[in-house]
Amino acid sequence: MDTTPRAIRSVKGFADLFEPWSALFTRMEDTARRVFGAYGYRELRLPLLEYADLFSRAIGAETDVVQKEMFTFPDRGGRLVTLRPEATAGIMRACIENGLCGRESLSRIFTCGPMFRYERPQKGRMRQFHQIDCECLGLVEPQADAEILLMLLHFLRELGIRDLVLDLNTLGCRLCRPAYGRALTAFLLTLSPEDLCENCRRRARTNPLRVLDCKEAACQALLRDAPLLPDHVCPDCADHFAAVRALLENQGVACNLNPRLVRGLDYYNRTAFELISSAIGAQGAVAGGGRYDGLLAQLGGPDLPGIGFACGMERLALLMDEAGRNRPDFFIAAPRAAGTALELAQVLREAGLCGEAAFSAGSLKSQMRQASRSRARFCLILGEEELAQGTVTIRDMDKATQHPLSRTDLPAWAAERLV
RNA sequence: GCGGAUGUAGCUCAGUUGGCUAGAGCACCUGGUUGUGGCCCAGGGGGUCGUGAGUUCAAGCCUCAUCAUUCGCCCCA
Repeated sequence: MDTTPRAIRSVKGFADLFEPWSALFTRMEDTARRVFGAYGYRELRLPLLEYADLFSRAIGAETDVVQKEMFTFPDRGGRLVTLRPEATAGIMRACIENGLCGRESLSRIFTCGPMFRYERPQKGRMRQFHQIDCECLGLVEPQADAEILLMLLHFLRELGIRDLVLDLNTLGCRLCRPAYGRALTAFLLTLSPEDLCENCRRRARTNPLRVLDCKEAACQALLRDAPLLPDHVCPDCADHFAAVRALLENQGVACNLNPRLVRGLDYYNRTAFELISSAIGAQGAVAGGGRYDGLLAQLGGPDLPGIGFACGMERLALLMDEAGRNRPDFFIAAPRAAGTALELAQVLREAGLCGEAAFSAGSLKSQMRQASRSRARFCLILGEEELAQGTVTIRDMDKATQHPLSRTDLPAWAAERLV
């Protein structure tokens, strides 16, 4: 009987993010704090776990996310809790609970961290994934829509990400969308069901709006004359949409008016947008968001409007250049003097340099190889002679020159390197 | 939830119609040379071929199952 323990593995869809991922994530978060901070956004750190009904109420009980993608389970007290599948609902809850959205106040908030959805993993889609999320509460004005989009584009520019397409649409409001839904359904009934693809036949009943963005060429041909949202929204929504477009155009933002853009979360209305990359596989939506007037009230808060977006950090990372790793200042090779190597390394670090010392047994040659691999600028050599004389040999790894140095002079040497 | 592909060394992969001790490159270790690292040379360690069963004289290769990974669909960031 084999008693060898099997190696334990990570949970499916949950990834370990080593470098370069971790470094790219840090850069994204730092950039977010700086750029969003310039627009008045404050950071909020949210819990990962919420009561399950927050999401069914906010996202919509009929959505795919709520129906089949949430990690929901009873806690030890028997209450249903959910690992958050998105951030907006939690931000709304936090603002209401802490009185941050009083009638006259305006809140601009961002957060970042892991989200959880039980989906089949593929490129650009993990079960634990990470988002940066911004929400602006309290402004109905189209300037708010334009500003948050400008901020998002600013942020991406700072990360060096270009060549994204901005899709823009209006989804109407709670007053005009039902009428549009009826018009679309009526149109779909005029088509013969056999001509639509299997997915669309189902969607025509369950979620007619979704039929609009089917990728099948045959379906798209049939839908050429379908009623479209921008032509059917109420005058208020139409004015709002026109104003947003004009503001973006004034700022030189090119966008692709996509009357078939629909979003899968029920709380969106009016402005909806997506930023899409064609360079990272099938899951090309890098950021998405829109307006959600009415959501706060629906969750028991004040009747304030809101607009926000989320961007997927893994997907952004796929578009970023890997940051070159910082080159260490030193490496200490000390084949028979690990203890001294440790001491000297501490001296150098406290003087402000970075680097490492070889502790493991190994020939000078193999430790020099390590020094070379570490890409350190200088190798400090502690061989037999140096140990006997209380010195250290400092070798410039690029120029292949070296000179001896008294150990007591190390702090001064380190200080020179800092300049 | 549905479909396709793939699991052979730490990594990237070869492995012909099943046939002796399973290979390469890179990486790693030891040594030589270089004034103590990079280049070069010599040597070396490391794989129960994802797992389990079946067919066969013989399975890395064929069959079935199972697990895992991956790319798509769906949906979303």
